[in-house]
Amino acid sequence: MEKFQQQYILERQAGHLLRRARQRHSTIFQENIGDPQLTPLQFAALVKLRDLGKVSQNHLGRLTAMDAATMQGVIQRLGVRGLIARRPDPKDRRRLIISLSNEGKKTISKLVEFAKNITNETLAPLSLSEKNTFLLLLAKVVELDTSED
Amino acid sequence: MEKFQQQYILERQAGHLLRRARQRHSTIFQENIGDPQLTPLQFAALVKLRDLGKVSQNHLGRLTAMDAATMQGVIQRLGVRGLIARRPDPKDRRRLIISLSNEGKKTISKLVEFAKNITNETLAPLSLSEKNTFLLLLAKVVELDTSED
DNA sequence: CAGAGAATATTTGTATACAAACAAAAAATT
DNA sequence: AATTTTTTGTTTGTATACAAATATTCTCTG
Repeated sequence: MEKFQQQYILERQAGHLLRRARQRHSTIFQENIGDPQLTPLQFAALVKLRDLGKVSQNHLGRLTAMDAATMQGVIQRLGVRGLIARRPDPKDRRRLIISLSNEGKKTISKLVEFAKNITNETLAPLSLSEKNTFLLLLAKVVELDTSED
Repeated sequence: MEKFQQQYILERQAGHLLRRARQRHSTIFQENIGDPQLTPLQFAALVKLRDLGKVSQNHLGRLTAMDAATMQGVIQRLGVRGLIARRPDPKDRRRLIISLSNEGKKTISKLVEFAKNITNETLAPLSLSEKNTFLLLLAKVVELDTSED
């Protein structure tokens, strides 16, 4: 009497599927964002800066789910492109306060319009109600991170 | 009479959520796979080699959704660790045939047992039926790639 | 207030990710 | 058969991703 051996199929694993879904999104993002230089992470940082005005670099990293080292690179490249301004915080000399430059403001308000369709395109294989379900479950998968650990 | 301005909320975008979900998976993978050196991509390559025996490097890349340059690096590192063997294909001298070494076979059959729980852990915030729905929709999002373009 | 501990930003090193350019070899076309 | 096209693998360059180590500054505790 043998036990059924549970098989391991790569194509059914969450990690593999999430990776492929992100590849799909990445391609669609690049095709639709309207600025070939701008990456998803750089765009995310600009969006958050638009929403909040001024934020410290590390804090911006937490808001966009980037660790300090990754954030450093993203801010560096956005700075080179002149889309953001960086100034030391007088009240806390460890901190670097990041904000949008005027060009950054113009850029993000223009690109957000292109960005609005990208989620929809990424999920195009799904029906409208499936898209909603999917986004809900996806949010649930990542949202509970704070309550654990 | 103004039109309602559709807002853009980073936390509701598929790309951002997919990225965070993959971070979550990555952490859980690393904690559970039982081999601190082995990455998700390296593991995926080993699984496919276990399933198929011998495959050319590029073909393995297609099966695991890695482009040629990424595959090259992964194979390189698996080779250094002695988990795979590489030999030129006599019938097609462009091709490099990849297969598991004996140690690779031992490694993958041991690690697969640890891997079986990782998808479940990654989706732990979801109920059982939600997990099934989520995996189904996620597969649907990426599966249709072949029919488009 | 002094010392311990925590937070901020930077740097280094390794591993994806992928575009682009390349050389070699095979396949398709004329 | 000769030319063109495609496929395979490598290399280079840029951009995430993140662990780990470091310097500076702030906060907390005794």
